Amino acid sequence: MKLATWNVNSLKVRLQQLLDWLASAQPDVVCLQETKLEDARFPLAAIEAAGYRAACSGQKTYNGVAILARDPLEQVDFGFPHEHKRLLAATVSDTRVVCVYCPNGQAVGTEKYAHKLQWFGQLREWLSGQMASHPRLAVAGDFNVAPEDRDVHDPRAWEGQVLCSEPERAALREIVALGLSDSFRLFTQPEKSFTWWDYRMLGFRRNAGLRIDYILLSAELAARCTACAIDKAPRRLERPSDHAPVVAELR
DNA sequence: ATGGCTACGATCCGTAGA
Repeated sequence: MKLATWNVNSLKVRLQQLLDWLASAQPDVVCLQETKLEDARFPLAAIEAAGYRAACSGQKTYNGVAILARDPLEQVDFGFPHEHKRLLAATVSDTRVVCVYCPNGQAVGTEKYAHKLQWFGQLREWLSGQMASHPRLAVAGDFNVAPEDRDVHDPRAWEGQVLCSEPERAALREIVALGLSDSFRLFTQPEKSFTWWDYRMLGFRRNAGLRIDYILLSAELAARCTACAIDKAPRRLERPSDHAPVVAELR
């Protein structure tokens, strides 16, 4: 199974890029974030025409998540109650797939930052339940945390800043401590591997990025993971998302 | 120089993202 995650930053704007990418990358399951579409406006027909089924949980303007899969999506769950559409889970051919779009947190010390940390606590609690009932669990998405300094283009400049601060990293570690592995780090990777680059300041051209999108795997799935990579090709397109897809292969 | 894009829904600027 080829499992991917991609923050598309508006599915309306990026639909054609997504369809092109599905055709070229041939993933079996794709978790999408920042669809920014109400469910009634989700482009289901185009996605089905591409050979995928879908479950979605969206809202106007902000947030929004979806899971696409070639096989049927069963036991669809929307996670813990929250005003933002940030969580979606489904079982696809015996694998439990959780799609997450974690809060950004704006800046250290703000209300949104406090809410982000609280949200990670809720996510941990909810995921521990998922772990208990689904030994084959994958949590894929935009976590909005760079786990370590090697996931940051300029750790000095970002030290203590939102997305890199120690409380955020600790909250992420608590989730990983449930028994999950960062699939990207199961393999030797190029230095300065990132999944997000600022639209400003020629971020992508300078590779001034962060690795904030990843796929966490339970022990059973980690043992079956044969590869994980960032696909930078869509970030090179005209009018790209600011995030690149991450793809994990599971045997 | 703390900005510099982009998307969105509202107007021709504010909010949000990361």
